This record gives sequence, structure tokens and C-alpha cells, in this order.
Amino acid sequence: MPELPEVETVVRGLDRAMTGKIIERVELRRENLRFPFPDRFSANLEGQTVANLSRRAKYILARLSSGNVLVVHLGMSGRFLIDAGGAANFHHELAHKPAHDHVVIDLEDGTRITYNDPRRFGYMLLVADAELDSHPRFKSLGVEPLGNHLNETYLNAAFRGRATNLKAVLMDQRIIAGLGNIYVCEALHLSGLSPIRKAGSIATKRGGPGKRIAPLVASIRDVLTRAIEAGGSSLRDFGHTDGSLGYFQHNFNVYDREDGSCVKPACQGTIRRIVQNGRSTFYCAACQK
DNA sequence: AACACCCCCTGTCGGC
DNA sequence: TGCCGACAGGGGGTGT
Repeated sequence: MPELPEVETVVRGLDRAMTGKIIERVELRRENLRFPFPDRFSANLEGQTVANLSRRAKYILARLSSGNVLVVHLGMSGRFLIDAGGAANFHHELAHKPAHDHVVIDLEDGTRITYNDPRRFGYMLLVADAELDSHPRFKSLGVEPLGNHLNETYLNAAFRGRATNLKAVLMDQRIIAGLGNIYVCEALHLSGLSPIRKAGSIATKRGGPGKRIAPLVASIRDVLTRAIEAGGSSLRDFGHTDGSLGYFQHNFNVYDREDGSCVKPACQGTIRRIVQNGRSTFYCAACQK
């Protein structure tokens, strides 16, 4: 489901509901999601105060008074639903199958937070705050695309000498962490770059960064920023923690628009769908070179 | 190291 | 109508 803008939207919803509150009870309705829950997972959450919510790449981080961090990855179909009333009162617009409610978190103030995940590609970890950066899931993560570490110099160096296509390199979380299939397709279209072009072909070997790098960096930042402002993109699964929907999907230029007309001014192209590394890529061959 | 491929799981949709 | 394959916003693991 979720790429960076969707995860950021979920984090903001969880922050409003959880920060400063005490976790009273955690019910696991199965023993695993993608991975088994850690030993004593519920016991290590219960009684803790939530210090703050944040995001790293596509991970949700909830820092606890114990010094541990609850780490959640939503996979493809993970959702959180928050009910301030405590009783089941889901009135959101997406189908909700209680059979896939795998974790129920009750806060001391009566708020109930339910984690629902039909495909169970999501998972939850509990990691000591001091060990987070060296944790196997985090130590190899690349830069945050909206942070200062993503810049032309960094990307030029990361692309230098690489024969891999731009689509795959931008999807690689070890280089930039947080992009996924939608926003890579959109950023490449915005910057006029072909997804099948070799990454190394827009990098310089020495001196300043290649001239096509700056538009790419700007496009990545632009599309992510606008998507966060729109509350993310709602396709099949993604909803906000209050059940409402994001609306950035209405702003897609290429994603899921096969056979549609290119929206770039003066471009007469048609959006094509191809498969790269087993994932769909949408692009306009007329204006993306 | 870098890259390609298969896998995990459930649901949905389109074609026949 | 039903069945069946393709595909879905994730990425881990393994082979070359």
C-alpha cells in the first residue's frame, strides 16, 4: 500500500491519538504478520507512555517511555484505524474486514487503535532506541528524500557507473528511502527522464553533478510534498486513521494511466505500461528520454 | 557488489 | 455465472 506520503499521513494520525497517552492493553489476534511478533511484545508495550511518533523511510516509529521504539511497517495492505470512542464504530469509506484485524491497542483514555492487514506483508518490531540506527532493517537505509541529504551531489555519486535503470535505482531503499512504485513513476515523468535509462548515464564521473540530476531531485521533492499535502493516495487499501481517504491519486500524471494521454503541455504522447523487475512502470515515451 | 527472480498473502478485476 | 490468471502502493532471500 503505502509509500512515504501515505506513511507520513498515518504517522500524523497516530501522533494525534497516541502521543502522551498510556498504552493500557495490546491484543494480538494471531502470532505473526509477515514475521512472528517479538517475545513478550504485548507485555513490553502495556503500561508504556507514548513519547512521540515519527517516520523513517516507510517505517512508523513510536518512541516509548521505556526507551524502546515500536517499529511498524505497513507492507502493501496495512492500515490503522482509530476510534476515540472505544467501541467499534468504523464509519470509513473503505471496506473493512474484521477478520484481518490482527492487533488491537487500547489506550488508557479509551481510544482503540486497530491494525488491519489483509495480505500480512506488514510487521511490527520492538527495538531499543539506542540500537535503532544499527538495526538490520535500518542500517542500510538511504537518505530521506525530503531531507537535506538528498541533493544533486549525493545522487550523482549514487548513480555514477551504475548500469541499472533509473526506475530500479530510485526504488532501491538503500539509496533513497521512502519512494515506491507510484512516486518513482511520477517523479520520472515530471523530470522528463525515461525509466529505462541507465542511472549512470545522467551522472558525471567528476566535477559537478550531471545537469539532469537537479530536475530529478526537484521532482522527487515536489511530488512527495504535494502528495503529503493531499493526505496521500488512496487506491485500493489506503485510508487515513479516521477512515477518510487521501486524494493525490487524482493528480497522477502516469501511474495507472495506461493508454491515457500525456498531460505535459505540447506532448502528444500516450502513457505506456511496461514491467521492470516484476513491477509495473507507467511512462510517456514521447517526453521521457 | 550488483542484478534478476521468486516468494510471502489475500482480494479484485477482466477475459473467456 | 463461474473459473482462472494477472495484478496490487512492500521488500526479503537467494541465485548468478
